[in-house]
Amino acid sequence: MNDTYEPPVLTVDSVIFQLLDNKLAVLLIQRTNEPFKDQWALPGGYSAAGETTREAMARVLSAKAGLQVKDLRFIEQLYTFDTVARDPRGHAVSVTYMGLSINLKPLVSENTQKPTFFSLDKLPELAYDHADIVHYALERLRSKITYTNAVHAFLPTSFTLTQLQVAYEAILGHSLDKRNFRKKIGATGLIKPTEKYYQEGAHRPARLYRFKNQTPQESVPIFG
Amino acid sequence: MNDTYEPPVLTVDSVIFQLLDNKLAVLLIQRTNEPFKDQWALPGGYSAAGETTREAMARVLSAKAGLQVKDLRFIEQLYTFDTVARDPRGHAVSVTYMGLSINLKPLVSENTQKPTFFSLDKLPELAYDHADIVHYALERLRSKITYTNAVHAFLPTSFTLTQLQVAYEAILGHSLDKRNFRKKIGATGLIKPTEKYYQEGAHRPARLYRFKNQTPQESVPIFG
DNA sequence: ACAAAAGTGTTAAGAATACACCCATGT
DNA sequence: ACATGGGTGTATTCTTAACACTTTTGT
Repeated sequence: MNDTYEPPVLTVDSVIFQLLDNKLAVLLIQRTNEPFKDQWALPGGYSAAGETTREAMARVLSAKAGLQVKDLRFIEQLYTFDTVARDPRGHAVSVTYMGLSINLKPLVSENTQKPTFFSLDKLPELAYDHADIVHYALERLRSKITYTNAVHAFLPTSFTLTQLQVAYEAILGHSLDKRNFRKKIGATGLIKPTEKYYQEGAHRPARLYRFKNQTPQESVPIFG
Repeated sequence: MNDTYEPPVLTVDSVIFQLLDNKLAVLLIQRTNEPFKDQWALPGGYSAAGETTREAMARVLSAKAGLQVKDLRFIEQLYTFDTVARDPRGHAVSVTYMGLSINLKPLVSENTQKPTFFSLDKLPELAYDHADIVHYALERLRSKITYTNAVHAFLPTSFTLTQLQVAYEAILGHSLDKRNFRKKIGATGLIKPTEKYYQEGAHRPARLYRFKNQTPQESVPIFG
């Protein structure tokens, strides 16, 4: 390495998913500056020397969306994009992350950039190559929930089997057979029944279940 | 973004695999500078502004190992590591790539850094967190060959079914049943028979096959 | 004729799919 | 009593896994 070394600009972009109204939704902010001024985009920003890209992601999420990274129940690095010229000053490299959680309430104020969760089937046009990044994240998520306990991030600590199935269906984008679903989810050993029931409406109460682990766990493949 | 922005140091590291002597082997170089002077490491180096990380990878491979990236038959980005302090000057971010090919001959000269292919079961101690990176790459490779045509990168354009099976076994690290292997590989539709045979030794000649596509293709999962 | 690798099919077990009725509750 | 979502089992098809002998060639 010589003394004239100039590193490229490094940025981070986050794809934050949660379920809203039984649909998968992604967090977007509205840009306040050029390029793509006023367009919707993933929350992202610069990563500086002396912080990890995860730390940069935390800082950016807090600044642009008023969300704390500690409220995310699953975080995973996705991919590093470096083909798009995102900054007029030249070549930029963007490390992307996927975050999953429940009950996220982005803070809309004059300090943030109109952070809003959009249902995946009603996405606005996105800045940069962010539509590609969302697509990539969705593929990863779909694949991830078929061999890990990653859905746990979308559900309360205890939940009914119907809630769990609805979560899978929202993410996978198609419906599942109730009996086969219960058979397979039981076979994974990822969840356990509790002694509690959830009563709502004029019908039989539903047994509540929990995930045995909140930390990432592998399992046998489930649900094509 | 303000004027005091300082990007972190950006590096690339490559995990280059090929089969040698029916075993999976990885390319290492011997470091000539501190830190980890004289230790074996993955070929890596700085990525500068104005080049993509792929271009940086090509430059570094050529400089340190005398290999041309156009001779790689499969390249894929793996993961971006940014937790290891690899440079005394501070925090560094490393984008890693996996490359696969056949008949790679690294150039050992005074300009390169003793580039050598090591069988995976005889790896020396590696600098930095490079053992982790190799392990990560191996997992990715094992998974990749079970649902894509990625093995094609390790084989000549036409090959026998036994050669193909030996390649799978070398990568997966365990042996496979010959009849079941042929049944499954046939079912993927990834390969097609040619009219040629390969004669070697005092036994029945083996039919030669080709991959239908050299470009990345998905298929049904094969070979646990 | 023998040695050496190529080639080929069947059976059994397990996994995936399709499918319909009874249960517990509130009104 | 009825409406609503919760809960359960079986039969069929498909997939996987285990396993051994015949074929073609060179010497």
